[in-house]
Amino acid sequence: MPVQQARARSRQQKILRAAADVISRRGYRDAAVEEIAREAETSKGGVYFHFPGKEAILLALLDHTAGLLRGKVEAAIAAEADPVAKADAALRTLLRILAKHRTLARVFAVEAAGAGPRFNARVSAIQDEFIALIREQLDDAVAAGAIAPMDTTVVAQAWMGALDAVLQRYVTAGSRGAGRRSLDEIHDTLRRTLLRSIGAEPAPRPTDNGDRQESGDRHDH
Amino acid sequence: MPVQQARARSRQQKILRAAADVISRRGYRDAAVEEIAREAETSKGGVYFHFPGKEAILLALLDHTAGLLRGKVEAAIAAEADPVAKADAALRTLLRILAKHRTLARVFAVEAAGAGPRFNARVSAIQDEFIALIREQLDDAVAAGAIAPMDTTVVAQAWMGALDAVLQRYVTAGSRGAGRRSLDEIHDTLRRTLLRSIGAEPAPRPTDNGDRQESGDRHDH
Amino acid sequence: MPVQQARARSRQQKILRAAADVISRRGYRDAAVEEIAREAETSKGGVYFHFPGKEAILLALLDHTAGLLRGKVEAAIAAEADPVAKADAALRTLLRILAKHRTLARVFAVEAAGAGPRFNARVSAIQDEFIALIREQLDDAVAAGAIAPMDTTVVAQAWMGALDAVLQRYVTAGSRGAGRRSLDEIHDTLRRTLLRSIGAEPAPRPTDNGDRQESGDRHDH
Amino acid sequence: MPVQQARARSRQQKILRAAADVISRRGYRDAAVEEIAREAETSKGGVYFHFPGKEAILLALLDHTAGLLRGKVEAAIAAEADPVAKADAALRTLLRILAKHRTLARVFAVEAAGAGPRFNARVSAIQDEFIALIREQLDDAVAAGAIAPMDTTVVAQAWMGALDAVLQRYVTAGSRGAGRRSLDEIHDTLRRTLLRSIGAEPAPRPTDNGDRQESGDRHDH
DNA sequence: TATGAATGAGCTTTCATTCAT
DNA sequence: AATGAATGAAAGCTCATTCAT
Repeated sequence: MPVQQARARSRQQKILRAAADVISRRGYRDAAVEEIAREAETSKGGVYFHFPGKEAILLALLDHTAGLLRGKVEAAIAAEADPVAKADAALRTLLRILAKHRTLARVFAVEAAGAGPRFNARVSAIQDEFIALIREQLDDAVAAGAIAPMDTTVVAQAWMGALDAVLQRYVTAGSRGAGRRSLDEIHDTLRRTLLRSIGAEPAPRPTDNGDRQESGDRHDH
Repeated sequence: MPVQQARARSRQQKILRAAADVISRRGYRDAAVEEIAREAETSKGGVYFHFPGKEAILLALLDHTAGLLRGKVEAAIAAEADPVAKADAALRTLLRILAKHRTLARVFAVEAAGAGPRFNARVSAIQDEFIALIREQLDDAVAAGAIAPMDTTVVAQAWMGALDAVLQRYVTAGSRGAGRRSLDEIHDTLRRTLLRSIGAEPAPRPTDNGDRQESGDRHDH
Repeated sequence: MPVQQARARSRQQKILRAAADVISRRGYRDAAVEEIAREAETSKGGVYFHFPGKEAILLALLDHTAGLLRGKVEAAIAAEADPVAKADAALRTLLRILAKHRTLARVFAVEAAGAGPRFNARVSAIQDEFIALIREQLDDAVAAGAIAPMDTTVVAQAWMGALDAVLQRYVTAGSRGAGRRSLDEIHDTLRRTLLRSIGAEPAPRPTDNGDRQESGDRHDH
Repeated sequence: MPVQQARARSRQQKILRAAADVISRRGYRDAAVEEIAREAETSKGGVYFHFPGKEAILLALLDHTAGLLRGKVEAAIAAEADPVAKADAALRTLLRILAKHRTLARVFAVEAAGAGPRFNARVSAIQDEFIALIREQLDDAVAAGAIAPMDTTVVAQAWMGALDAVLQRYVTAGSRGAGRRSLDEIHDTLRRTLLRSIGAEPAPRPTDNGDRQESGDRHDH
């Protein structure tokens, strides 16, 4: 009965999407399953048919998103040849995708923190994966002699943190006030800063062969 | 009656301290007022006599801590003459104090996030103060010609984020495994990286005129 | 189409059997229709096709089982001529059959109790039938002058209760510990005691013309 | 603060009483904590302040009642000298008290059965205590040569079961119909039957120095 | 000031039942 | 006949907050 299975899968997607919305609006602890259900156009029971519990929803959301994200980042890295350019690409891709899907970014970076130690651990683990990804590029760059030796673990952490902080402020800020920067401006400053931080004189802006809309939200999956 | 007032203040301190402990242990949403009261050696009613509600406790905790921290950072900045050294000093002081008081660091950086939008705003505001502090130093350095012009707002955000991420991992990690670095090593890598990121060739390790115990926790206030 | 009807009946049997198993395992209130369906190798919808609701399953199970049981007890009674022997036979048959089908015994004697007033009434009614069966034998024995006059209603209740209690402990006990008695030993003590209780000096053990395996469970219907 | 403690204790009693009422009315699984709270003139939260959960209420009720009961039965036994009279006294006391407090009897004998395996175990354990009490008297009687040797364990089970069954029917029956017997009549038949079952020719009715009202319910504790 | 019993709104979760497929 | 996704009422439980003592 592929019809039912298809329906089930699409329902799950709908619930995940709804959960992302509600959680980013209310925060995890105030995101009632009832409201998630309403937003997904189903019922509380429906949610519990597809997920064993509230925790599982956020966990699934986390894993789902992280998987997508990692895939894209790895693809972006693979598309570059130069070690430094690879690091640069990882950074650029993270920044762009997270900025594109502000809802997810909030959930990912902010809201999950309040969901208890279990989630902190999971979020940390996921962030660690990305840190590891960055570190590998840095290690390669060191091995290739492109940059000087350094404690790449700490540096990768610092990069990830820098990206996170800048992004969070970009995402949270809304369009308030004068100092509002475009994503491109932010990206530009950030990559210059970070590349310089490892002693790699920032190359001119890479010919960017991707979409660069600052764009909206929705339809994350 | 100043005696009573003094007693009241010390009770409040006790409650704040207890709250910091309980929240860092359980997370904000699972930190029951009951447990905070017990830890502060008073009763639920006692807590509610001194604070109008649970939210107010964390808010007060945040402000109290931020005030202390800002004072120390400003003092450290004032003690340096060179613009780049000032930025360096801000960084160093933050790192050292937060590392010293791991409990507070967790509450500050991690747990508050789950306490709802109100807290996120407050934490952001506080972090913004520190970002502003860093940015001012960077601006001065630019004005003094010590470093090249740049978007100091974004760079300051990046610094703060980098510090946060590195610190959080240091604090969370426990003493697990091989890759464990001392705080000094972390500090060293981080300041090199960040100073290089603004094009300031890192000076040799500053003659450190402060305490540098990696030390324990407790008695934060 | 008698073929379809036969199929339907066998499905119903399968469901009843599954219900007996699940209820004896989980207790009535925790016996989910879902699990009964799974055990009967059908689906929730399937169960609801054959029975109007969960209550109806247990009710049908009760009636079905009681019918079988009553038939056997009546046959055993009919096979004896002497009034006291008839009473003895009723007792012996109940003990043997219930012991043989421990699953049913549990459902019958223990689990049904928690299923609400409706079930208590039904179980009581069924037990009353057996009590009536015993009482009739006692009445006949009194009429035949084999035993002295007595309040046979109360005595029959007492017999049934005694049998229930002894049986329940036999069934529940598992094979734990030293005091474990064989079913034959239990039967022997019980019939001596009960016969003596009506002033009928227990005859020597009847030549037993039936199976007496202590045996297993399953395939009750 | 003995005032508060006294209040707390009386509240607990009130809740236990209310629970007994509601459970005997609705059965365990349909006895909502909400309704118990209402009946005890408090709130759900109030109930949970005094008991850790719904289970705990019934467990406490069971233990509380069993304790009272055992005390009285033991006292009744101690008041008799003759071994057979002791067994008789145990029986008589159980019958009288349980009949007096019909509500408790229902909870004790019937409703607890549906509360899950945990309760079945507890109820069984409690019944076992009373069975042990009866058995001890029987053993003493055997040792004293007052009755012939027998499997006193099984006989005690049978006695308890007989008492249970008779009592349950008495309690459940209400005052329906013609066959309604007084408690005295029931007691008389039962003791005759049981004493005869161990070969002890029933003595004439003991001069009964206690209350024998068939009486009502309430105020059990 | 302090206590802790009490409140009650609100949460997550379960599950008998329904019904489109 | 059968499936299993969907429903929604109802339950147990938590906890910030209040208030009589």
